[in-house]
Order: sequence, then C-alpha cells, then structure tokens
Amino acid sequence: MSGVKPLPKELDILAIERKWQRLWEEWGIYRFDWNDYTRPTFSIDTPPPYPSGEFHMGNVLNWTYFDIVARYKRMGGFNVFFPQGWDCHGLGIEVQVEREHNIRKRDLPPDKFRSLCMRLVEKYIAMMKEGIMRLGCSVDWTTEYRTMDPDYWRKTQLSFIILYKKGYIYQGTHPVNWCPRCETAIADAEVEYEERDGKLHYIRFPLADGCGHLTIATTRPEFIPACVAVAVNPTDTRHNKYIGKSVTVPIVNRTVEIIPDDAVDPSFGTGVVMICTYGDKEDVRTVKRHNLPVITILTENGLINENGGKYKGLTVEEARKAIVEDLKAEGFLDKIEPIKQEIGLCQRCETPVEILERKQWFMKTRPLTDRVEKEAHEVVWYPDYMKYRLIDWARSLDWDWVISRQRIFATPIPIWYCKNCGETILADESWVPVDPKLERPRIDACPKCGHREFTPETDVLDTWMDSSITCAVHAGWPDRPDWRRLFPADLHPSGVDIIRTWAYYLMVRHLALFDMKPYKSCLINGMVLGSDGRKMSKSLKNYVATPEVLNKHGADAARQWAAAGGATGSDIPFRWPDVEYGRRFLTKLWNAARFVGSQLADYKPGNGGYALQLLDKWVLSKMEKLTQRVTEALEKCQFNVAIEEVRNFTWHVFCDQYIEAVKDRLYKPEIYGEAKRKAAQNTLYTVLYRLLQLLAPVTPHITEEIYQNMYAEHVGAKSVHLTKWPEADLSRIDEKAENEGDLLMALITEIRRDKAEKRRPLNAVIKLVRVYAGDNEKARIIEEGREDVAGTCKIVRLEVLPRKGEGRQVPQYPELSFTIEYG
RNA sequence: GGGCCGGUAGUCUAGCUCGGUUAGGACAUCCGCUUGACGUGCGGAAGGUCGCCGGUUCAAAUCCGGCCCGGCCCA
Repeated sequence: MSGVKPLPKELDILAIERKWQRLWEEWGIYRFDWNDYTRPTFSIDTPPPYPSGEFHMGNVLNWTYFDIVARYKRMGGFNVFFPQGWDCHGLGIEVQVEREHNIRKRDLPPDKFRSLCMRLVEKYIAMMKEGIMRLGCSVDWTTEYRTMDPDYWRKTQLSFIILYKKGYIYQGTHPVNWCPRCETAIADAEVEYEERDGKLHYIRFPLADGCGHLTIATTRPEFIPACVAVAVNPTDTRHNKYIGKSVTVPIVNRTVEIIPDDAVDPSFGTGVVMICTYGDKEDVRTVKRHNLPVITILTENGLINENGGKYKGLTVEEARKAIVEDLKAEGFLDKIEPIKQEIGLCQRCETPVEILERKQWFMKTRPLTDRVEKEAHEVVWYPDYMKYRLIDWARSLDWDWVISRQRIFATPIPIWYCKNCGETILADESWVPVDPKLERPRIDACPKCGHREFTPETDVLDTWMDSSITCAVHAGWPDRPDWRRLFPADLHPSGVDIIRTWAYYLMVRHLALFDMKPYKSCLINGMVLGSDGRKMSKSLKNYVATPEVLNKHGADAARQWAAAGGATGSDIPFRWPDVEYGRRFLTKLWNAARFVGSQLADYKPGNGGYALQLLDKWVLSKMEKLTQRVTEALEKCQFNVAIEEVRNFTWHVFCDQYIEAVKDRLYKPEIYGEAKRKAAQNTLYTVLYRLLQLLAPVTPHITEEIYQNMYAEHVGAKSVHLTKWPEADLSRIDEKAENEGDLLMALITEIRRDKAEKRRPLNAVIKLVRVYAGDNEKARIIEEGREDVAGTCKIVRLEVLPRKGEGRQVPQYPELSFTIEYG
C-alpha cells in the first residue's frame, strides 16, 4: 500500500456535494436491508411533507435533524429505515387549484378537478424532492410513496373499515367548525386563532312581562335571529332575580328564557349574554347543558338562510351591518365599544370559521385520552417537556375528531347508502381501494331491505386520516406479515407546531387500530425565525429561500446552521453569519486535511515504528474524550452540542495547537529523528480520521470527499457513512499527558503572546528563552516537550531551570515564568 | 385567564439536569502578522450587575419563592 495522496488545493464544495449525492444513490448505500436480521433496526417515521412546492428553511432544519440521527445510527451499526413519502391531499392544494384556474371546486366534474390537483402536486413533489436530495439526506428512495395514489387509499380506507368495525367511527349531527369559503367541516386542529379588533354591542332585550329590559353584550349581533336563550351567572346579584323569566328578542320578536349558567363571566360586558346557535364554542356547550333548541341561520357558504328572515341571502358582515342599523332605528342599541377578540380562522384560507351542524363522520378520540397521556409518558421526548404539548392538547379537546370533509381531493369514504331504506353499506376489506362515487358496492342487494340501488357517500376523509397511519404503513402494514418488526417506529420527528396534529393523530389512530403506541421517541424541532427574531415569512420581508442558501454555501454549511443554531426544540433564527461560519469551517477542515495529506506521502498506515511524544498523547487523549462527549450529545439529540464540540476541537485544538506544534518535527526529521516524525504522522492520520467520522452525520459531503481521497483504500469501507461509529479507546485516555500537554501549550501560548505584544511576527526567531519552571516536576515536563516548544516558537536556545525566577508569568501556572532575548 | 419556554458582553448562543474553574463560543469591534495547510487565515486585546427582588447555602447563572419583560400554545 502506498502513502496517502495529497488533496487538490481547490475545494469546490457544490460540485463535491452533487457528486456524492449522485454516487450514494447509485450505490444504494442508504437502502434498508429487509433480509438482514443480524443488525438491529432503527426506523424513522419521516413525516411525509405536504407538497407546498417549496423546501423551506424550516424543512431544512427538520430534515437535517433526523438525517443526522439516521447517519449516526447507521454508523452505530443499525439497519436504518429512512422512508420518504408525500402527504398530497388537502385543502391547500384545492385552494391553489381554484385560484390558479379561477374556478370553484363544483365547476368541474370531481375527477377532472382531482386530476388538476394531482398535476399540481406532482410538480410540487419534484421541487421538494430536489430540496431533500440537495440537502444530502440519506433517504431510502425505494420507499417513496404518495398518499394520493390508489395503493395508499387502500391503506387509509382499510384503516377506516377496521376502526368502523371496532366501533370508533360514527356518523352524527353535531356542531363542527366550518369554513364557509372552503365549504367544508374542519377539525379543531385546523383552526388558528388570531386577535382582531371587534366591537361589543350593548343591546336591550325587553322583559316579556313588560317591566323593563335586560341589556346583553355581544360581538355577534347578526346572530340575533338564532338567539335561543339569554344567560346570566346565578351568583350575579344584579341579574339572578330574572332567572326563569323571559325576554323578547328584538328584531325577531321571539320570547326566550333567562337561564342561569356558571360559565357567564359577570365582569364581561353587562354580565348578560345571549345564547345563539352557534356564535361560538361556548354557545355549543351551553345549548348542550340546557338542552336548548337549535336554529341554524347560516348556509354552507356562509350566507344567512331563511331562518334569518329578511336578512336571508346576506353575508355575515352584511347582516351584521343591517341588523345594527335596524336595532339603532328601533332604539334597542345602547352603545358599541371596541374590543380585542380572538377569532378562529381556517388554517388554509384564513376565512373566519363558523360553527354549523350537518351530518358528519367522527372518530371517537376522547375515550382514548387517558391512554394517550399514559403512552405519551412512555415516549422519549427530545426535549422532554414537549410531551406536555401533546397531553395538554389531548386533554383540551371537547369534541370528537370530525373526519369527513366536503371536498374532492382526498381519500373517499368507503361507504354507500341503500336508496330505499338508507342502510349504511361499509366496503369490505377486500374491495379497497374504492371510490364509491365511481363504483357500486359489490353486493347484489341491500342486506336489510333487498333494494338494489345505492347512493355513494360523497364526503371524503380528512387528510390527517391519510397521514396518521404512517408509522404502520412505513413498517409495511398491511402487506408485510413481519411489519411489527419496524413498529413502533424508533423515532417520530415533528415540528413544535404540529404536535397537536401529527403526533396526536398518530397516537390516537394507532392506539385505536393496534392498541399500541406508534413511536418510541419523538424529536421536536422549533420554528425557523427570520434574522429579526420574528417568524420567517414572505410578508415580513425576512424570508430566505433554501436554494439561495444552498447555492451560495452548500448543504454542509446549511446543515451546520441547522444543527448548531440552538438547542433542540427551540426556535432557531436564520442567520447568514452561521451559514458563513459553517462554510469557513469546511474550508478549514479541507485545508487541515490537505496539510495532513501533504505530510503523509511516505506514511503507511498501521506500520508502527514510531515513538509517541507528549503532545501526541495529549491530542490523542483529548480526541478520545471528544468522542465520548459527541457520542453522548448525539444519543440525546443535542445536535448543537455535538457539532460545537467537534468544530472547536478541530479548529482550535487540532489545527491551531497540535498541528502548529508538530510542524517542526515533521519538517526536520534529520534533527528530531524519523520515529518522532512518524509519531506525528500517525497522530495526524488518526485524529483526522476520527474527526471525519464524528463530523460525518452533520457534514456528510466533505467528510466523504476527504475519506475517499485519504482513507477509503486503507479503511476498506465503501463510504465514510458505512464505517463503524468510533467507540472511545479508553487506553488512550491519559490524564497525565493531558495535564502535561496543557502546561506545554500554556507556555507556547504565552511566548506567542509576548511576540504579539512586542509586535513581532509569529515566526520571529528567538535567540534565547530561559524558563523558570518553579520545580523539578515542571522542569521535567518542559524538558520532555522541549523540541516541540522550541520548534513551534522558533527558539534557538531553550534553557529550563527547575527553580522559581523572574520574567513573564504564565497565567495558569503562576510559579512558571520565562525571560526572552530576541535576536 | 391558564399552561409551557426563554431573558447571559453590541448581536446571537453554551453552561442550569447534579451549586464550587478566571461564565465558554460565534459574529461584529480594536491591535498586530503575507508564518513552508489555510488572509475564507494566524496571534493578541477589549467588551458581562448571568432580567429584578428575596430565600436556602461556607458558596447561586445554576436550587426555591415572588415579580417584570418577551415568545409560543390554549381558553
């Protein structure tokens, strides 16, 4: 075996990244090996992203996190399963298709509309896939799937059928969140809240007995036609005398009862509120508690219906204005006050959400809440406190999960109804995938009445019904008999913002389906903020697009930003200086490797014949301790700690201190001897390799490039990413060598400091340094390292005296001092 | 209103679990140096009441209590 070849001077990081991305894929080195039963498996529940068309910096953060885990685990000897899918369905795509083509979903036949959606999704997937690849993620692309494909429908529908049969799914008429623009029900998790300026209206409701009136306060006067009661707090002495009496609702002249309700806040408004069906979620609770009637006054597209009388056909805003005018004219309106109010908005289109009753499909989730809490405690969370996001959310839910949507681009609900008797026909497990709108059930006649005609369920499933079974689907369910080998997933990664959806829905669905938690650990990433500390968004003009970052500094630099930007789980601002620092580190590492390579032309790895010097032992010992710290940090998903440890060691301990200290030894074997030179060569070769391994999960491209040039032949592994993660060699941990080496480094540093203060170049030759070591022991240590000290500082004559003396003190060792005579 | 997270040099951040080095690092700033890997570099310097107030302790950035200010989630 020949010596090590030097690296080229130029580092074209972008070209290197493209090259290795291509070769890794060609070699298929990230494929999961289904036939390997020797290594333990490690499965990652990659969240299939919603194809927005943009692999944004938030995705970069997220994917960097779990790609680091994947690479670390792979090197740790695991058979890593790293799948990648696409969560295609949903309102977002529909809304975009409607905007792009200036149509509404009902303007086209459903399958035409659907194919427009699919075309858009395909375009977006291609763009995002490019982003994942350019980031250098070690995805097993043979696993790629799309939830909009019939094969995935099959799995979603199968899970629906199983849950139906287990009694988790029911159809019912309950109030649900409703987006009047999208014209569909949406779940609690899809409602976002925003504080807006509203108005509080004080309106007189005459008492039915004619003796005066009560003044109610409401932000939604347009709901007066739907008023079914007026409520006061029973402890409110101003109003509780009216409980049981009646008031006349203005405008509609309906008489409603005054009811007691603890939920009324006496300090809000007048302490008298009207209960409408439904102005907000509190109305829903009150109506249920008191068994009040329901008057629906909104149509599915948010207009006032016939129950609104003369206001029929108006929008909510128009109706509000009109009713306020009428109240004013009739003298019922006392005053209007400005107020801050939280209003619910549709997550996808930001339209204010209403509450409507309409027949919907639900999944029972609340009976599982205790179980969810128990299992959440069994999961290992990174960071730990994030488990409470899940638990608190689960506890806060007061409605079951509405899983039907009145949309098109989604998985169909596999249900028909008998045209005669209305019997619900559930698809058989063998029928799926099926679209009831295009196929009839595979039975001759209704089992109940014998009728032969059926109507399809036209509602479709919430997209979260697709994406909340990924842990099982990734593992191979329902097709692989051995799917429980990869279930539960070892790691579920999630953004802090989607714990309430993704982590939660995964948990309830898998518990309901398989009575088992879906993931063993949950890795949380924070949000990416703009450099101004606010959430990154295009409208705030603090937005940075991923391709701009990758084109400028490459994936390895961007990944360092993601890994080092902050503690795991915390929000991370995007900072160009961080990326630039990452880029400079790559250059530094490259140059260090280039230096090492240039010194190893005659070096044969593993040949021995060297005599390790104090500083060699010093750096090797520190390297082993570094290995322990990095391993420990990665085990705990503390990526920022891991990368900072390696970068600081590489830059400062290895490059600035060790390499500088052994240069003279390397250059002048005729003075110091070949064995000592070989010791430095061996140390350089060993430490650099270790650094490459420790860095490989974070900066996979540059470490591969250096590995392939300098180590592959000797080490034998096809890729640095297939080498075995280093275990610290305890026999090399040498406290004595570290302490003694620290003393030498302190002395060298202080001599350099003297040169800096005297305005002399660092390589200025010093005629004489006289060291007063303070005692025999320190004198011995300095004698042992005298060659490296003298060589590094360019000292012609180095005298070491064992006693205390005059001159410049070394701060860490006050009894140690020296005098300098420059030439 | 409730819950959670955070408040450390001009900026960002580590350390806090388990109290004890001179509170570590990056960027920016200042001074020097073209040193046979690297000026995308090297050496050096300056910059901190660790949010505020109390408590525990020989000892608090770290533990406890209260308060103030940001952020997030939920009512």
